[in-house]
Amino acid sequence: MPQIKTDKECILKNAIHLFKVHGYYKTSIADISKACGLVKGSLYHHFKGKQEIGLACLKYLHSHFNETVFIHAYDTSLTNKEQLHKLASEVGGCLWGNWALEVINDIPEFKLEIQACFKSWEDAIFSIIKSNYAHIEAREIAKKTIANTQGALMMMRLYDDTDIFLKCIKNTQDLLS
Amino acid sequence: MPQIKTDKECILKNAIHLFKVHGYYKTSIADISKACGLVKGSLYHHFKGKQEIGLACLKYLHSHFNETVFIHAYDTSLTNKEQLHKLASEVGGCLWGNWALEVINDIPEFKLEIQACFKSWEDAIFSIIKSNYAHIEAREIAKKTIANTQGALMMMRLYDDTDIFLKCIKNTQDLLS
Amino acid sequence: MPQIKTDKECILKNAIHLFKVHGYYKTSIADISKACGLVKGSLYHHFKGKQEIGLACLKYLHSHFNETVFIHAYDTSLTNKEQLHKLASEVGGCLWGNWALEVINDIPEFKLEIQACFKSWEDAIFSIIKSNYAHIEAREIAKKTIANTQGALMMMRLYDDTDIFLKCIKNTQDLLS
Amino acid sequence: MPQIKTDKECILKNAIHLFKVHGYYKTSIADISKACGLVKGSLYHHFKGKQEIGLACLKYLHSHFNETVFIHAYDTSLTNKEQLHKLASEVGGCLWGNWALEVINDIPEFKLEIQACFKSWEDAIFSIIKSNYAHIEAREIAKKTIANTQGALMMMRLYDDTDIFLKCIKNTQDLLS
DNA sequence: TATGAATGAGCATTCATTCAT
DNA sequence: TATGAATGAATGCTCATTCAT
Repeated sequence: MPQIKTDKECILKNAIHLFKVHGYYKTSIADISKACGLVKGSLYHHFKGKQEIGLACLKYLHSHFNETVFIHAYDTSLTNKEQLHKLASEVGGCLWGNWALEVINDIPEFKLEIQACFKSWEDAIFSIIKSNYAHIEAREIAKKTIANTQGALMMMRLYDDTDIFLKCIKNTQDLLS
Repeated sequence: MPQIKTDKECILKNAIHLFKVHGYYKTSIADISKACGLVKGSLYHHFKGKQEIGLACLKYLHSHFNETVFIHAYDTSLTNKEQLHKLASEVGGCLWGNWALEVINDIPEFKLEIQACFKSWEDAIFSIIKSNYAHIEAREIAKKTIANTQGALMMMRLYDDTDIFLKCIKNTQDLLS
Repeated sequence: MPQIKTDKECILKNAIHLFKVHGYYKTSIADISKACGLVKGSLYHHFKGKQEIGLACLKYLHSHFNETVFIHAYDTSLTNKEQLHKLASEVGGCLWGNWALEVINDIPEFKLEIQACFKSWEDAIFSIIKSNYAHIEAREIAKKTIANTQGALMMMRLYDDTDIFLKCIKNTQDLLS
Repeated sequence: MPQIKTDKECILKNAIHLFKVHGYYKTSIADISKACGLVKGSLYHHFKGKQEIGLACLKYLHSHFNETVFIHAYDTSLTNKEQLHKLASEVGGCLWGNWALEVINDIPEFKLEIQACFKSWEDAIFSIIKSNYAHIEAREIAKKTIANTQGALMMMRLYDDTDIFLKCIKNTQDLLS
């Protein structure tokens, strides 16, 4: 694996963490650089600018979730209930929701990528539950599940309490019972 | 009502609108002033600073929702179903969720006020449904309803589509059917 | 005269001096501010940005030359020779030539304004000599006179020697002898 | 001719072109490198820094003009008029004038080299016309010719019009008629 | 010789805040 | 109360230069 990829990945991981904690605007290039042990200007060897970093974070998270979470939905060695359980329990901590609301009206590229992330998520849920529901209903349930999960994540962060999120997961699992 | 109060209210209304569209950090004092037909420095005759404006917005919204929305929960001239319907259908457009995620780790005062807002909302729902559910269950349902609504609002903004929010309202109303 | 105009004029005078000595790119906003006894950011109360300052300098010089130098060309109390003498001897130190070459390919607005400056100059010379030459010839002579003067100013700066510029003035005056 | 010389020459040619179009400060090391198909840091194997590149450009142009243009002045197989014609018509596009004005007060080494360039040019003209004029007068005419040519080149660039430059060449040729 | 990551200084610009008028 | 000039810190970004590989 080339050095450059590791570096970019390191930057993205630090950036993602900072964006998650402080949001997009409150996280400065200097903050990200410092977290990487770099000087402000050095980041620009890896990314053209802040917006590119932000977009790269979203794409990184998207493919990361595709490869490590949503993939369970297509793992035929699991039962549908197991698939849904894995999906629900590993989806916490995504920052799409945050960004969805913070930059939604100012950076269209982010908006589109966030929509794409949610689409992958929705497709995964749909794939799991489609045999238990009518096509249209399954779609709507998938959408609603994501919305409910985002709401629960919001509350989890607001109250520093995982309880409501755990209950949400449980509700999701009940979709197949 | 004195002139000053109207001015403050005008400022808050403009600020709330801008915060809702662009978020807290992306909205500058200059933006708010301009929207009020004022000059940047003039805002400081009404508020000590940006943080005070932000907090005042939250408090303004809180009492506004208390007086015009949550109050329905205690209106004995309505049936429970009517109460719930009014509550659910008028709660759209609150910006607490946005702020919850954007400033949650940086401005504790905001966090507390946002929690207070949600508490009033929760109490209102609880009050409506408490006769239909066990005490603890009613609390949890109230919390979940708010979370789901926030998630639906997020999706509504992300997709510029009210559909999922309307479905969420419907689900809420079904709590009493 | 309002305070603001004096301020703007002061800034422009300082900026013009710095631009003349160090050129457009080598002169920073910080340099201009310091020369005005201001802090870097304060300049932005008076001008939107560096480019606006640059353009304002050109426009200021243009009207300044119009009012104090080119105007002699239309002063009927002077003979043509006197008009030409005044014009030629007071035109030194303009910085249009510098900018013409430095920013010509990068800032079109500057290019247009510089052309306008030269046009006013050309019109002034043309007005003075038009009775001594055929129309077309007078135009060409005016153009050539400006070009020669710019060349002489360049040499004056390069050699820190006014001699060649003085000789150029003399040549110009001979247009009417 | 060794590889290294070609490389240096290639770099200089690209640098000269960029300096001519965008000026010294607006042309970055990265721009020059990219034009050469190199990476920014690689240029430093050939030159110590930007200033050395700039000076090398001037020296390169100086010797280039010496060898291909000014040399005509000393070509005894040509008549004086032919010599002057060749000189005048091939001198376009030199960038000394640009730099003269842009860096004159900031980089003394450039100033000296530019003066040297003009001196070679002046000597060439002087050599051609010295038999037609008194010694001192010939010197002055040579100086003036260069100044006029620089002025004409400035106008040519400002108006994207070669007309005034062509007329200037014609005037120069008339020195010997 | 070539690369590309790293640096540190600098730049134009923004912004929340202050304050004299 | 309103203004608008001023401030100082911070922001995103550029650039010439260095250096290990």
